Amino acid sequence: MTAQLDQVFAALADPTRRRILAMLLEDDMAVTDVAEPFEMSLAAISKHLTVLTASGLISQEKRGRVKWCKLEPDALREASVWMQGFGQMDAIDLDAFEDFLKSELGGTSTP
Amino acid sequence: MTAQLDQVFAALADPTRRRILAMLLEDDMAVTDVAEPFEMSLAAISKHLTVLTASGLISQEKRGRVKWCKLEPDALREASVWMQGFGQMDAIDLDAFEDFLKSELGGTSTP
DNA sequence: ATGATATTCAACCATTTGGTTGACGTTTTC
DNA sequence: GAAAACGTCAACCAAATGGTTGAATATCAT
Repeated sequence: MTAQLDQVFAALADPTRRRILAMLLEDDMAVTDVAEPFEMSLAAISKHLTVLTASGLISQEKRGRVKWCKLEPDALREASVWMQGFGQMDAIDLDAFEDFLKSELGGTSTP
Repeated sequence: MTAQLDQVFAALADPTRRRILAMLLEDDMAVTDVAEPFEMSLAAISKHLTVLTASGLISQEKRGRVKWCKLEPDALREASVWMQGFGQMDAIDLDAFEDFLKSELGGTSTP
């Protein structure tokens, strides 16, 4: 419970890991490809991926000799929910939400 | 910029600090009072408060001999915005938002 | 079988983190 | 002015973090 939050926030606290998450947002990637744009060893990236996996923010699946990394955005939910406890309703970008909501509320939600 | 995000997420990664934030959500508090429910030294809490202040999540103001700690929920905004980049639109608790939005869209937003 | 590719493991290192204790500077109260 | 309350500072410590290199493992291609 609280330990999961610890891990998620700790994982997000590192800029390299956030950058990795941003990359995975576009597509699933192999470890080597994740490492490519960074100026650090493959082993270092491998460790970062371990941290991300432990936090639940990504998952890894080995197919053949390549291990695929996949974003798991659901893991952010817990963190988001925690943040919502802080009256940061208004901390959320309402402009961005407006669009989303107009389509959402007029959409598939309730008949 | 990215360093600020680092600090906010790192600050949130510690359960003691999250508990402190939750306490401050209810009311501003003096350092001694913040420390009271914890089973650790005042100095340790003082350090946690320094971390929280550096991250911008709280502010501290000394009046007389007592230093008041105040929640600064705006500091969460940057973190929230970052999270929004992750298509976690749907990671946000929509039930909670529905209520909020119904009043918001029918409210003061655009004439 | 050989060799190249993909990834991790192990040992190591420097720095940061979270905690302790005891002394110290301020402000208030008696 | 002396004593008490509020909070930080300094020195220390153990453990965790983020990185390195070199060897090891597993898979694929020739």
